[in-house]
Amino acid sequence: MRYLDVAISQKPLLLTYIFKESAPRYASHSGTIEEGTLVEVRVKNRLYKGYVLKSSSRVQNVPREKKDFNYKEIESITEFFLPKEYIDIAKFISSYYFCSIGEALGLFVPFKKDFFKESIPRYGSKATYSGTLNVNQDDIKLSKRQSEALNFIKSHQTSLLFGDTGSGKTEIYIKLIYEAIKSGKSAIFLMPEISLTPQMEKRLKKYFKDSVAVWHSKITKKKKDKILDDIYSGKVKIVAGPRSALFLPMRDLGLIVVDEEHDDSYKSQRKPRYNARDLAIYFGKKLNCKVVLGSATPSLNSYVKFPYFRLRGSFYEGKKSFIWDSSLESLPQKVIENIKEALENKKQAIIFLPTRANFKYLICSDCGKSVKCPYCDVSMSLHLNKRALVCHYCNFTMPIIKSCPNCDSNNLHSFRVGTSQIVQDLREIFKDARIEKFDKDEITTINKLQKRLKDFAEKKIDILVGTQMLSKGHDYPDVGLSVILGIDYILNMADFRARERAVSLFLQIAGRSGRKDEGKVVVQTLNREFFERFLDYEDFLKEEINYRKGLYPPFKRLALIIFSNKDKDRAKDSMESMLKELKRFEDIEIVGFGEAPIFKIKNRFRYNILLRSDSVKSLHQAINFSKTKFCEIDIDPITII
DNA sequence: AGCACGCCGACT
DNA sequence: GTCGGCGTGCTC
Repeated sequence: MRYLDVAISQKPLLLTYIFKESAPRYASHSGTIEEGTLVEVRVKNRLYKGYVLKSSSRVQNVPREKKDFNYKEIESITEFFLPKEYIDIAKFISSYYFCSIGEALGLFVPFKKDFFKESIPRYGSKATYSGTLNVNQDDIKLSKRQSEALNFIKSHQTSLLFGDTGSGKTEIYIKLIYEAIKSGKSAIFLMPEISLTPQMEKRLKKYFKDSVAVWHSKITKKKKDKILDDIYSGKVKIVAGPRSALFLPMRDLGLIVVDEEHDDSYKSQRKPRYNARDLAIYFGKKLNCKVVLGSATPSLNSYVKFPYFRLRGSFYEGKKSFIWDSSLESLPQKVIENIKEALENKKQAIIFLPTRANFKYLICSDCGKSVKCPYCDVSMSLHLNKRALVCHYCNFTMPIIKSCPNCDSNNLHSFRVGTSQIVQDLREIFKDARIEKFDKDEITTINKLQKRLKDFAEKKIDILVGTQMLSKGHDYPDVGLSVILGIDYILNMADFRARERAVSLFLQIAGRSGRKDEGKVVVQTLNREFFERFLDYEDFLKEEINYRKGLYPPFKRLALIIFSNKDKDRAKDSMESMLKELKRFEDIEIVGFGEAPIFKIKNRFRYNILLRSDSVKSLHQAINFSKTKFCEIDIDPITII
């Protein structure tokens, strides 16, 4: 009889079960259960899946008084498992990001045992892929500079491909994947969002046919099972997708590509709050595979930490003219003039602004208060097409009110224009132009996204107005004008990465225009000198190093402790008691504490503590000894909300 | 995490 | 008197 420590997948439970080798129900089994095996167990009479972490003839780590505990038997043994290296990665995730081992293991899709082998094949054993690879290496043509980049990447375990928009990063990725596959290995291609998968899928399929599969949370169960079958059989050797694709059971992983590595979407904002880009780097070390981070505007973090290769822009880059506008109008005259010119020249335009809806605020001119969500500490956004006020944090919706809820005056005015309003205003001005919206409200499915991008590519749309979604690496073949509005809101956010986010966004959107011939960029900002200095992103990175040194990542490590509770005092008390404990640790610094920037979300009151240290180990130690109730820990936070 | 048990406030 | 709020503890 064996005692098995089983971590329940996706649950904070680690329980002990027994396994009787001789029991008839396991007759088909070899008689032992190896660590890493996925088993089914009963918890309170319900079936759960869990991984065997330890198998022993004696009970482990159980207090004396529990010695006679009536352990349950394992329900069944599955044909799935996680290799030891992956169990170790899960243990790392659980300790690094403060989640249970079960929650960390639950991120992974298990491997399947080989029917023809008796024992679990060790990770790293020679691959037995059967499918043929339908690709001709001659199809992948690289320029001299691209070849140099390729060789640079090949000579480093982890490296950064700092490649401007249109510099041909994707061809390099394809070449790297090709070489990994040729040597019998598999590859993972990460991108920040589901919305980017269709375009990349098309490009990858052109070379790798059905050896490549796209994986994300919106794929149907049936399709997922098919893809997994193909991964298990070795037919699929390349998977592409957002964060979750990192956790697929790829045998003999040879390469991880992290495209658009600067993107905030790589950081999960739910428990476990991992960063898929950082984990990819960790995977690379533990699984001994190559990792390539790619971006036109790399994170300062990666720029400082990894050897990088700079791939300059294509031939047409540089033929860009910038027009600066310091007006505070929602639709500056210079913008209208340039759109007019673009339309006359049959050129397409994209217009970025960081705000959805018609207006972000409804403010009373008499008492000065804005109309707030009853459940959150934020203003209600005005959505005219929905005829409603909507909270962008909890989705609470109410009719548009005519009088101030605070002082009953009828003097309500809207402020801070959003995408819907810009679309409406432009349609008034340019009656014949085809103007569409490109934001979270409009683009709710991948189909709608593909349709809109297709229409834009086929020139059925003249002007596309959108939020951050516009900047995310979609291919717009023939844009002659990029308009950037409201970028100062992003630059002025109280966050150590506000500058990085603003400059990167600015260059990403500016980079969308003029890919075929000369392009114009109109920027509304009161910080012209700031943005103008950083037309080459590397100039920004070099300067930002000085600003962050001794204060912020990557030179210091941060941990954000978020306390949240319906009861204001409970959240506050919990924060205060943890604060008291934390003060005992000399190798960490309490940067700040108190009410969170958004004090109430979904009727829960929020308090924060921000910690800083030279080493992440010190942060871990201090938190482990100080942790109190109602708190969630965010290691390496990317935004301090 | 979920779920049960148990202890204090407002009401059919 | 109960109903239900959520605080605590247990799951093997």
